[in-house]
Amino acid sequence: MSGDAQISRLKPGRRTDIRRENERAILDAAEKVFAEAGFGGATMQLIADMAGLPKANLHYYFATKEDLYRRVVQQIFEIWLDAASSFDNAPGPVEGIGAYIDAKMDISRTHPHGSKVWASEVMHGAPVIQDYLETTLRDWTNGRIAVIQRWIDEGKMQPINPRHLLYMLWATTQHYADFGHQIQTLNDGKPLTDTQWREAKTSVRDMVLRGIGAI
Amino acid sequence: MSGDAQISRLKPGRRTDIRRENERAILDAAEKVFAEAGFGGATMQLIADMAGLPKANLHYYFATKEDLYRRVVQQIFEIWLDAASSFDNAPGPVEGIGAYIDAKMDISRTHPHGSKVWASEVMHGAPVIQDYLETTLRDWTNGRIAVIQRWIDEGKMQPINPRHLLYMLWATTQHYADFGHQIQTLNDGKPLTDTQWREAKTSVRDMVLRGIGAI
DNA sequence: CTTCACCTTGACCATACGGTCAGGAAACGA
DNA sequence: TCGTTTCCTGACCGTATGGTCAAGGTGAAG
Repeated sequence: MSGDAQISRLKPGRRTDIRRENERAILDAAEKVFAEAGFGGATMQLIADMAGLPKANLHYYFATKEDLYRRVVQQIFEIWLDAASSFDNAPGPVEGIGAYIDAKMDISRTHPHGSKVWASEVMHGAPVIQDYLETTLRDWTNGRIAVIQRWIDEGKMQPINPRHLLYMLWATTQHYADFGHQIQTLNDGKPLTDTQWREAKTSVRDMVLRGIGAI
Repeated sequence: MSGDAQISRLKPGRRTDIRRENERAILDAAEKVFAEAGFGGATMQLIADMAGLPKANLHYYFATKEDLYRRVVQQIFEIWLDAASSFDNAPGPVEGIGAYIDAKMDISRTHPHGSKVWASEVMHGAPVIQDYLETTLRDWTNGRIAVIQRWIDEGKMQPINPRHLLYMLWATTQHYADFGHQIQTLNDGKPLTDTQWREAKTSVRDMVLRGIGAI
C-alpha cells in the first residue's frame, strides 16, 4: 500500500518532478538575485548560474525575465496572505494583532528575499502587481479595517485610525527583512541571534499593543 | 548697492553658476530615475533626457553612473541627519521623539525619491554606503539609544528596548515614502491630501508615544 | 582682439544583455 | 524496439547601454 502510494506519487512524476524541481531551483535563485540586484540589475545569466542550469534552460521554463519575476512576486504575496489568517477569528486585538505581528516577523526572518522583491516592486510603482493592489490587497485591507473598527467599538482598544495601524504593522515587521543589512551592521555586523529575534518580536508586539491601548 | 550685491553674487559665478545649476538638474533627475527604476534599471540616457541635457554632458559633470548615484545617496542621508537634531535638547520623549516623527514624516513627503534610493541601496547590501552605516549611522544610533535609556531611567517612559524603538521609527516614517505608491492605491488612487498627511502624522505619533508609555 | 579655460555635443565603440534556435539526449508509452 | 514528447544546451543575434573622444562653442581676463 505504501508502495502503491509512493508509485502513484512518483509515477506520473519523473517528468513532472524534473519540471517541478527545476522550476523550484530557478525560482529560489531568482528570488535571491532579484532581491540583491533589483529587477534591472538582475541578469538571467546570474540566476542561471545560481540555479546550476544553463541560461537557455531558464527560457525553456520561463519565457521571459518578466514572467520569472512575476512568479517571484506572487509567491511572497501569497505567503503574506496566508499569514493574515492569524488575524481572523481572534477574540480581540491582543490575540489577533499579536499573532499577526508574530507571523509577519517570522516571515521577515524566513523569507527576507521575497520581502525585498516586493518592496522593490512597490517602490518602482508596482508595474507588475498593480492589479493585485487594487483588488486582493484592497479587499483584504478593508476587511481588517472593519475588524479593527469593531474592536474599537467594543472598547477593546483605543480609537486609533485602523488604516495607519496597518501601515505601521507592515512597515515595522517588513523592516526587519528589507533593512536587514542595516540592522545587521548596527548589530556589530552579525545576524540577529534567536534570542535577539525573540527580543525584536516582543519589543514590536509590546510597543504596538500598548500603543493601541490593548494592554 | 543692490546692484553691487547682485554682481558680487553673480560675478564669481557665471561659470560657477552653470556648473551648479547643471549639477543640480542632473542630481534631481537622477534621484527620480534611480528611485523609479533602481540603479540597474536606470539609464544615463533617461537621466539626461529628464535633466534636459545630452548624455555626454552628464559624463562631463559626473564621471560614471556610480559617482552620480553615490551623490544622490549621500544627499538623503544628510537630510536625515539634519532632521535628527529634533531629537536633541529635548526634555523628554514626548518632545524629542514627537519632533523626530514630525520631521521624518515631512521628509517622507518632500523627499520620497531620496528615501526610495536609500532603501534600495540598503536592500542591495549597501555596496556604496557601507562605511556610512558603520561609522556615522552607528555613532548616531548609539547616541540616541543613550538618550532614550536616560529617559527610561528617569521614568519618563516605559523600559522598552531603545534600539527596536528606533527601528520602528525609521520603518514607520519611511514607509510613507517607500510604499507611497501602495498607500496611494489604497487611498482610491489619489495622493494623500494635506489633511490626510496630518492624520497620518498624528496617528503615528500617538501610537508610538502611547506605545512607549510616554503619554 | 587674443588667449585660455571651461563647457557642449554628435558620433562612435566595446560590451553585456535578453532572447532565439536547431539539433541532440533522455524519458515515456505502446 | 520504435515513435513521440519532453527536456537540454552551445552557439548565435539584435539591441541597448555606459562610456569615450575630438571638434567646436562660449564667456571672461588681459
